[in-house]
Amino acid sequence: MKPKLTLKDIARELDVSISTVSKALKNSEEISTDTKEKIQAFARLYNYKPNNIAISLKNKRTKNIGVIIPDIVHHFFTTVFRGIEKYANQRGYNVIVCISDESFDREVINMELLANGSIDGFIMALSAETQKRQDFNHLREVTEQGIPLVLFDRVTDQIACDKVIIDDEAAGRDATRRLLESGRRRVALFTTQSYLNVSAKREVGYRKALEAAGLQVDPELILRLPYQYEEEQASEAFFKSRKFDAVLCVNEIFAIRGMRLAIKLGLRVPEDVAFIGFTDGILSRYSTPSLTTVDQRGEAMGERAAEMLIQKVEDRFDEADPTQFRTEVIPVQLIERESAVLGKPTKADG
Amino acid sequence: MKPKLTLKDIARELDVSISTVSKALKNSEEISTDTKEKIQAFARLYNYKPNNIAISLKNKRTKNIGVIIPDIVHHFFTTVFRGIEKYANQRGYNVIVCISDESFDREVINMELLANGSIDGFIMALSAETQKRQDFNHLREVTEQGIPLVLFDRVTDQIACDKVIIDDEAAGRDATRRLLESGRRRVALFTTQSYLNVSAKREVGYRKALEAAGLQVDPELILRLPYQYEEEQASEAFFKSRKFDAVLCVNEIFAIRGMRLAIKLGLRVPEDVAFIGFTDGILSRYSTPSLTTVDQRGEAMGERAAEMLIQKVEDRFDEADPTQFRTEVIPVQLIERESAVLGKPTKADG
DNA sequence: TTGTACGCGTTATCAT
DNA sequence: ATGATAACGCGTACAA
Repeated sequence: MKPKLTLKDIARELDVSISTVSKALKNSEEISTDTKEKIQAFARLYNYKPNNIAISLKNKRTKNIGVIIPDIVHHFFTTVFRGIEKYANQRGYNVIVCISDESFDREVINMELLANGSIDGFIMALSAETQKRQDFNHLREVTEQGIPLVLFDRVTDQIACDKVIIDDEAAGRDATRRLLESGRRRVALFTTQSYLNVSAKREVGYRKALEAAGLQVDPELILRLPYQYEEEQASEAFFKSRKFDAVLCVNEIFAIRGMRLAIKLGLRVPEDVAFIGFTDGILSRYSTPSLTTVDQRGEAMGERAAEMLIQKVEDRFDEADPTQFRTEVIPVQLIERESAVLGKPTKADG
Repeated sequence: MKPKLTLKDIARELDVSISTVSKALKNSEEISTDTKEKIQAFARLYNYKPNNIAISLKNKRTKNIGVIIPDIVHHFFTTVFRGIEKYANQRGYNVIVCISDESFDREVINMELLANGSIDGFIMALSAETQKRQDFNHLREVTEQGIPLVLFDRVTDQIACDKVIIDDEAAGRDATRRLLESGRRRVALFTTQSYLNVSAKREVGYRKALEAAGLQVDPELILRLPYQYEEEQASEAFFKSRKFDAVLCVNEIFAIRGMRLAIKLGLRVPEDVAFIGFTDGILSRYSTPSLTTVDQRGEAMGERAAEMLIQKVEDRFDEADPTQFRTEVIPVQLIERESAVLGKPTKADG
């Protein structure tokens, strides 16, 4: 077991000073060709690699970025994470992930831990609990320290920082409109019970689309489910007591479970009921029937978030002026598959 | 924008020495109650938090663990990651993830980068390319430096380190046996083309089960697909030219796609063809019909791997003797759903 | 009870 | 061309 070689080790072996070694390894002009070659050869031979931690301490930058997400099993976050990791890695940054598990406390603890020097900046999506309590002090503390922060998907107006989102309202509206245009008349909504920004916005879009088509919003057609629901009673009762010919679901799992239940109850998809979901995950692609869905462009969001963050990090390092904060809207895309057959869109929305 | 407070700052403000501050904040007996209270109050007021990097440098331990996985979109790795993160976090460790994307080079680069002080130990599953080339020098280098390493799922005999695996051969054998016991006679195998250890072992199990039942292995019934295949021609041809009443698939996606195709070709699942897959992901649970599958216990594997790693890390830190390496076999579980109806198992295998 | 000095590994500045 | 010194932030053995 050979411990890591340090500059000091090399200096001792070669009987020169530490700073000579340091300079030689950076090919400094100050050092004679002879000694440089000798030192470099030795370093190569024994596979010298500088210690990241020491460099971090010296430079006050870690080349790590902290990612805090509510959940990794949800496919959407996985793809965002993939986008972040891909871009960051390409730029020489590593990614430290913490999963808040939708818990406010875990979000705060992890954030404070990482903020103490472990990372150069944060990328995060707020936990459900955080959105519920509307308590953003931990974010504020971090930004006040000058640590760059990029929020994605689950964001808040309360914090001034870069943001990457999709236009959830427009996406909800367009999906609903497309259902109406394809001849559906009673469109139900399966959404979450809770305080998720994104769900709320999609619901607004849903309502607007109905109103724009001159239809009443029937509260009876809105089903609010627990975020991670497992039993099917609520939805089964819903199916049996209401008539509708289409469903907009705020996520993929609600859609898949809905379809499954519909089929079990003897309905045909999409003939009797059409389904549109959110999140283009593996479930959407591989389900039977496959799911027509709003692609949230997770990987693109992740890449863009990482790009924005790294730019801020390097600006700060180069003492560039703190350019203003931007909110980037990633265009979504409706992917048509089997669960809802749509015509061509009649008009483009913004 | 207020930069982080350091011990030095506090010392200056309170006109004491740095070490007094340091000791006071650790409640050392050496310091008078007066000064301790004064210093602690000040630190609390201005929210002093020690700098992780400085502590890492001093202690030669980072409280970070490096995780290198081939892919995060594959649900199995996601769940393992979740298990790792959960346990590590609980023990006060953070997780740095790198995705090798099945590439040997990316695996090597990331590993070397992290090995230079950024982490206290590694948890990883080998990339497909690494398994193909059978080149493990990067792993050897790391273990020779005394950095603890735990391999999971995709492991190799070539490296002496802790390992966490499932018994893939037994799992393949048992699944096949159960199909045979339920009356199936011609069991096909959908496996990967390549050099994945796990696929190979599952195939061995498949063969043994057939032989144990006195059946010939028919090479015609083995379909080898590219790892991330997207077209369905190969499998469609396979379906049309062969007769079989059951399929064992080495992963979830192969199974889902296979079922989909079978249904498209007019077969009933499970009546005409039964399917068993590997990996109990969301696809298995939510597909129609839902998939009977071998649960690889990803989260359990992750937790166990993290536990083994952290133990080695702390042993090393406490200069405990390097206890021998262990290979832990996580018991798998056959989850029966709709795609294959099995009877009770007749005998337990080891 | 408090402070000084040193070390962790590196780099940058200033002497020699 | 080379080396000594200080600094990054912290902890600790030792000195006062």
